[in-house]
Amino acid sequence: MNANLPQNYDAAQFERPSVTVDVIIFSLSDDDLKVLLVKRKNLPYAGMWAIPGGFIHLDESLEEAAARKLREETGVADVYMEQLYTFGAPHRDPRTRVITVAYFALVPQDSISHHPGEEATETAWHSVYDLPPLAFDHAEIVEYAFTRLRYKLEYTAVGFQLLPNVFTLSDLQKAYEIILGEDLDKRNFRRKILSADILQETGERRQSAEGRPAMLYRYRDDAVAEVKTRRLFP
Amino acid sequence: MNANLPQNYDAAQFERPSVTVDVIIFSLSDDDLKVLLVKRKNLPYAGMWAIPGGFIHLDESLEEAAARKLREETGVADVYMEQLYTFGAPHRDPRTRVITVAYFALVPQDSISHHPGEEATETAWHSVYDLPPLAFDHAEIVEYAFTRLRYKLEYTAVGFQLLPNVFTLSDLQKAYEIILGEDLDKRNFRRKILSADILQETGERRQSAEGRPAMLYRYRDDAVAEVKTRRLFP
DNA sequence: ACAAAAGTGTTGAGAGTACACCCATGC
DNA sequence: GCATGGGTGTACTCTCAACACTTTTGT
Repeated sequence: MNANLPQNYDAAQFERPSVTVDVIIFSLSDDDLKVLLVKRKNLPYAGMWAIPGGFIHLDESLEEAAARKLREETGVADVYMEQLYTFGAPHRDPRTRVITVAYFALVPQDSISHHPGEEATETAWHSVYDLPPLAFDHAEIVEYAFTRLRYKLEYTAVGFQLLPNVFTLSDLQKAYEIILGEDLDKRNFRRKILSADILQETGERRQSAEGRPAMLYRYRDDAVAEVKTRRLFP
Repeated sequence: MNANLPQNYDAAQFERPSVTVDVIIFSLSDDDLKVLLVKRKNLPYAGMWAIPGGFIHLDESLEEAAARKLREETGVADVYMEQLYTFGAPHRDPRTRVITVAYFALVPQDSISHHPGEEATETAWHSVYDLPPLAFDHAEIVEYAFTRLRYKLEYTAVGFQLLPNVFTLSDLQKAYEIILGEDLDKRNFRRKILSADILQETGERRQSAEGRPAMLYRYRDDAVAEVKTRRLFP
């Protein structure tokens, strides 16, 4: 890029697009995968739901901007977040050229301190399986994020990021089933997750309302969360 | 993002970063994986090598901007290209805030019409295994692109994109070996690539200087280039 | 006939997949 | 003692990975 900047770059007044970050915030609740949305107050798309986001400050990195947005909306820091994709179709915002760098975050429901309604802007969790119409190209962005999440779930151990610090294997399996949208075999699931060597027993058990108490596990943060892909070439 | 735009958005003069696209252009030649670099004429980093790139026009999409850059540098259109990542550390360009959306492209050597030296700017192919010092954070960007290319190669059939229209299985294996940096077993390679059902025989053979003539293949563009990943969960 | 590259099969090991019953607890 | 969820093992199949020789051509 910069190779072609003219020497008198600062003088040259290029027309610049606006740049925002949008953060797709996933969480699990009520046996469902939810996305945090905010209700727009202003035109365009006033009254419609949208992904939380905002302008990048000139002195912060993209990651910092995304983390700031996440904190503003949920009060949460230090959760799993990764850059998703950058969307920049010329008229995705009808007012002016806006390029948005999308991130997605996985937030354990129990870590959320800052619940919808505490802000001036109305926010709410919506099931990814039943989304309202979204402003701008946000439906496409959420779709993309959901696809990526599913894909990642299949070959990394990122699913823990949606659970509390300690959890049972049934909790974990449930999380995977909700996100992947299919039932998994309990024995195979357990064998595989345990042999992946990414969990450690806490030694505690959790007594639920009924049934046998379940062993509690914790994610080993020194664990390697990736699994080998099936290589096309040997 | 836009949810938080004030109504008087156009009036509000937000400070905007500059946005560029950078294109990491890979090609195979001389049994090596090469990247196209341009020599900077201006400060900063004058005389250093950099990834080709430039500003996004306000009326073109990110993909169009990347494709335009690719065309300007190589004369090539219609090759494999995908968005890589967006780099936006506050001071990656010492002059001002520049956010760059990086793409990478795979260009068959024989399709390049516009060779280095035909332009005002000096361009050259450099081995990814022996890169000169690069301007800005471009070393990091190339590294990231190379990692992604290797990774993609392992679970998709993207390697064809670096070869001419027709090629032999030995050509293809060689390409994989160059990029992955390891030798592959000929029998396993052939079995796997043929059983993936992504090639079709042309019926022609190619006679090289010596040895038995090799069958020529073509990539089936109706093929599904993805291979199942080894799922973490059954 | 020989040099050079193309082409071809088998086997043992490990992972994937499908499948059904006993266990610990609260009520 | 029964309802509820937790926890366990085995057999078959398929894929992976390692390995060496024959075939076709030009000189």
